[in-house]
Amino acid sequence: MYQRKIPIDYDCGLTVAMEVVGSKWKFCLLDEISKGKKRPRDLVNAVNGITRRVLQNQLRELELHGILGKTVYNETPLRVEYYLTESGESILPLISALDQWGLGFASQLKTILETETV
Amino acid sequence: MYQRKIPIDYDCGLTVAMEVVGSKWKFCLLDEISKGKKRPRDLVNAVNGITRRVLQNQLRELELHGILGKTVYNETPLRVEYYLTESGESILPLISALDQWGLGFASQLKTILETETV
DNA sequence: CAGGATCCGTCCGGATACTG
DNA sequence: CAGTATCCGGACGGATCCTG
Repeated sequence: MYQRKIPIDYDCGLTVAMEVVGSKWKFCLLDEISKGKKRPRDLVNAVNGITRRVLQNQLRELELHGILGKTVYNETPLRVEYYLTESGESILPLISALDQWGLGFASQLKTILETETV
Repeated sequence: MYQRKIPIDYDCGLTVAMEVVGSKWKFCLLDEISKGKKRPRDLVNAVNGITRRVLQNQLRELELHGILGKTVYNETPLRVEYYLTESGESILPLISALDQWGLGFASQLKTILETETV
């Protein structure tokens, strides 16, 4: 499994938070799953640009960290659904806030990037 | 410069937010700089584990995105100070919230990781 | 369909050296 | 001290195949 070079500083909330959700995809995934249980296939379709492999990794980490839970239905074809744990639910306000902030910042970012890139 | 495989969806706040602060280090850096103008050297010392090269990259991106500004003093040795722009200031509440959440989650994460890894 | 394993190219990041 | 450029090894991620 992934081996950290540096032990986590549990006294630094930001460090802890980054360890758990510090990735480009995780906020988006949690946002999607917050709308209702989701199958991996759904998530690949819903999240713009993520691949199955990366999705798998992100889901595994989120599950390991106790943010997500999953239900496995013994059907064929196999069906698996991911849902937010209590800890997962507790991040939702942050995601919502981040989303709001992003919307407010969008126009400024757009201007900057379009100007700079030429 | 960095070339995105997929164009940014400016209508998705989360995507925008992740584009700007979606990195393991940026929240920590902004948190530090929020305490007062900081020189690169200070930041390397303050942020646990970051190297000069990576710091340089992160600072450049944050500056490009209009989150940070810098002042260059014409002295020798050269002195440069980074500070938060208005946009940068507007993220502070989110960082604070994330920090709080992380502190609350720390004990749980600690338990999980210590149990799992063996 | 979910998810793990493998192969393999790419990119990231550490080390180092150089400039202003 | 700040910042850029170069070299280079290792980690990450895409493609693919296989199993339950």
